[in-house]
Amino acid sequence: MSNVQITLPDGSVREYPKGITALEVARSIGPRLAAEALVAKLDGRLIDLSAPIEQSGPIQFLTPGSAEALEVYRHSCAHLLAAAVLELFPDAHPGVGPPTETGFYYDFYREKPFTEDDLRRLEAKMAELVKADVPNERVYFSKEEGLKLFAEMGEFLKCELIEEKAEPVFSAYRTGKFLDFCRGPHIPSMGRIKAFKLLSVAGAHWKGDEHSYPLQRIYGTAFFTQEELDAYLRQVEEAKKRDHRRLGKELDLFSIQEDAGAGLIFWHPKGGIVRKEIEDWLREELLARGYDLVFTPHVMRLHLWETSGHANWYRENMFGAMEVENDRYQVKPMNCPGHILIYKSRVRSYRELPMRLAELGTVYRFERSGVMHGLLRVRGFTQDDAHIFCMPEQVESEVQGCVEFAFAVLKQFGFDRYQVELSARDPQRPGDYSGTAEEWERAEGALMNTLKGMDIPFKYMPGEAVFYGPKIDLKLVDAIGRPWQLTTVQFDFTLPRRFGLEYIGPDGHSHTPVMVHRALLGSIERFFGVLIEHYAGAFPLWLAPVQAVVLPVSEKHLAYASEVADRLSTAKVRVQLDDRNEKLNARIRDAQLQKVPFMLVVGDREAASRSVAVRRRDMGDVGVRPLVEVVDWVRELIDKRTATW
RNA sequence: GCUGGCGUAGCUCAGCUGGUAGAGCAUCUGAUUUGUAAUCAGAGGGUCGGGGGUUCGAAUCCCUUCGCCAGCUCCA
Repeated sequence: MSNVQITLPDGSVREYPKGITALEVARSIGPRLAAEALVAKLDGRLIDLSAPIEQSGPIQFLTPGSAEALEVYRHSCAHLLAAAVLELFPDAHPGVGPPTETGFYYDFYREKPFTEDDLRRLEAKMAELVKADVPNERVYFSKEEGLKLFAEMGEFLKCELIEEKAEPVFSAYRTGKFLDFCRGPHIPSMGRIKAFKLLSVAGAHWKGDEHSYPLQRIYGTAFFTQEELDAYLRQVEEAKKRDHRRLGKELDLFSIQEDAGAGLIFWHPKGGIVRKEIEDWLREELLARGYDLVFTPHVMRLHLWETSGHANWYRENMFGAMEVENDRYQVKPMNCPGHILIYKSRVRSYRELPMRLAELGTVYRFERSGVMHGLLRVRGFTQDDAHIFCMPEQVESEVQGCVEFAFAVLKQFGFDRYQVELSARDPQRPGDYSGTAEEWERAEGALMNTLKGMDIPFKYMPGEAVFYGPKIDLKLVDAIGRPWQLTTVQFDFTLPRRFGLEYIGPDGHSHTPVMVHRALLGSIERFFGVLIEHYAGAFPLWLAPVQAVVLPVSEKHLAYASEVADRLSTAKVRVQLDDRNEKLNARIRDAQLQKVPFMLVVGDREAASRSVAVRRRDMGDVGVRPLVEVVDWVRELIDKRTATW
């Protein structure tokens, strides 16, 4: 019998008889490792602990704490769920059940919907299976044999999968009554699962195809310890508290009204102020970075959208055209044609390029009912849009300028983490794109060079490009770690040609310019929603709708309090005087709940010394300071526009 | 659009198997004159999302429509 040479993580090499299982190798290293290991990694490939080792290579044992082990663990937990479902609901047919970033799910076909109550029963059944330490047993079938078996069990979804994906001999895992067509690996037995919870049930479609079987998806999560699970559940709670829809109501920032229609935003005075501050900052930056500000109509003749191609490519997302004097007009879903018309309004020289036309352009897009979500997915929104018309040789530096601008946005609003994606065309489906292969290659190359030149790590996403050109997307990561896609920089060689754009080059001949579409905040609405959640409603001073509230201790101090408020107001501080007939405590509480940065308390002592007692929303009482000093101090802080306070 | 859940006062919610609505907060009025996270009392406020139906009778049952929530799909 031949041997295999196994390299341990410490670099030492041991020899074992061929066919030894990973678990036995672990045992030979130490009983504790064998007890803790969940799965093994041989030569970079994850394998079951029970898997026989047939060839030499480096081995590693993954124990609780490892991210890869957690994925396997959750995948096994999905199987545990399926096993419990088959015990309690024999009429359910399993679909697929993978781990996800935060847990796992399993899809089932079943006539009757699962209820909250069913989830609790399933959890109890799962706990039972964990307690019984039910093993996960790997078995092999030939394709025909397996198909026959799953067909006999009535698992028509599994049969479809096997039909499509199975190798001639495929693996399956058995957990109690549940048998799954599955590549694995899995943890050895369910007794290893320490903490899990079923979270929700929601609809899904078989293979993501909305015309296919409707399935019910049970979501759950699992962690190595109860503490980690509890921490996760707390984090979910925290995210709920930050929900911009809830905070938008509580802080009176915006509303969405059934009377007006879904996906349409009403900015209330307090939200309006935040928006104004954001826009002011943005316009200053745009001008400083060589953009020109333009305004274009909201409704334009439909034929423009035919020229641009939107009427064809984008029809499903456009509001219906309206009939006007024997012509048809279209509410704009995009700003590009408007900016193009400005470019086209006269002959352009290469000396004018790059021409950067920026507009806070409000667009309307028809989103399918059911996809709207607060401020984050709406039917009417304002893009901080710009179109850069330039010569081909200017593209890289323009794209770089956009990316640098995007980083300035991140910094200004206190986001310190981000992810970058480069979306390219899908080489399998050349027909989905407009433009020639050479143009695409050149454009993708330009974007990639720019990112590489700037030393920015990015993810390459083939098949994610839009029809008219490749793009760079920048996702920012908020205060509690969630990514949001806002910034997009898109290359376009289609529209300039469709609209016949030209510029006169140094050679005296006309050439076609290149166009770059870019939005940094994406849409003001979505950005506002992200910002609300990022700051949990506690906007930094420069953005805060109310920056200071003056609180007279009693009616006696009203005169001095209004003087304090006037002084601040004159210094253009957004200040409110809370002279309601309430206890000081109650008014402090209200200001605190409204997340007002400064609470200025004035009573006898302050009136006598012309000072104010300063309370900060984040630090509480910070002591008494002279009024004049406080006015200057607050004003200065506002002007700094710092991202965190 | 699809699957499931939901829609009761400005807000958050209660209202068992059908018998024409209730709490807390908010609002208003009065008392209280307040020193760093909720003073007390009284009052007003709802055609129970809209429309249709079943019934002697509907917030409650059925149909339909609009909207919201979770997810799917989609997201230029």
